[in-house]
Amino acid sequence: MEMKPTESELEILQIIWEKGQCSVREVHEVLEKTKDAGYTTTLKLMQIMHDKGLVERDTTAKTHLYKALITREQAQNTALDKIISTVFNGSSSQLVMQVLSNKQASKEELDMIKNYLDNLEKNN
Amino acid sequence: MEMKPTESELEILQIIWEKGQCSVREVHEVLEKTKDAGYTTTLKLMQIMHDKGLVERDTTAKTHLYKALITREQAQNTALDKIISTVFNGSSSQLVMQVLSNKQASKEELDMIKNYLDNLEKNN
DNA sequence: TTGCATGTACGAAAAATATCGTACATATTT
DNA sequence: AAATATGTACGATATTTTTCGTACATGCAA
Repeated sequence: MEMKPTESELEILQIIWEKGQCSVREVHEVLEKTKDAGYTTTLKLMQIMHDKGLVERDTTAKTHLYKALITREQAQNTALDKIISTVFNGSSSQLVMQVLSNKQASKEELDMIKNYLDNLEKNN
Repeated sequence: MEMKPTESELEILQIIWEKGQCSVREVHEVLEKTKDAGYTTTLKLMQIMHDKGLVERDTTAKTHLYKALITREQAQNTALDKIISTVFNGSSSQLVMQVLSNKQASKEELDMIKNYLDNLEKNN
């Protein structure tokens, strides 16, 4: 199947990834802070995600508990592929430089990235 | 106003950015290769983009010519902001490393990036 | 000048997403 | 036990995005 999450579904997945497992209410409480939609909206969205196979749930207790069925890494790669092809014209290194120049990283982060690069080259 | 382009609008912008300026037919011919939709669909989409202020057009000739009103860089940053917040949990350096590890860059690209990093640090 | 080919305009339908109301079940409090 | 709080189910509606059909204008070739 392998369906790609919509924008709202990603917001929800984000929260589930964070907590590992959670109820609709927990998700909704986080969502509420930044978004203005009712509880049943979140519920319905999560039910749809279940139908699509994006999450699984434990229904033994009254309050169902949801877990993600796709990893954050998978979603990251899907999202990256999309923007690399739609706005970066296929160039991933272009993307990297754009991020580095615009999303000011701290010195520590830059060093971490440099280390990372060195290791990459060593192993090739 | 500052409206953000939809998915289809981005596909079109991509083509316009590439050519600098173009007619609906030109856009449609490129689009057709990867997508299955009629000419009037592309036309309508470009008219909507015009209404939204994403493009401007020269209507002096019979065949109108379209130009982008937002730059590729703007769209890149909007797209980056979105995925950094929805799937990378706010961490841009995480994104960079993910790209570096998964979207295999050539040695030349890696060097280019390293240089870039060095310059960044020098100027800070 | 008739008849294509190539254009635009634009309303309306279709499809995809998101939101909500209401019904109903089960805990928990008073 | 009755009232209240909390939960799921799910159809209906709203909104957004995409697609298409049809009308109509104009350039160009036969």
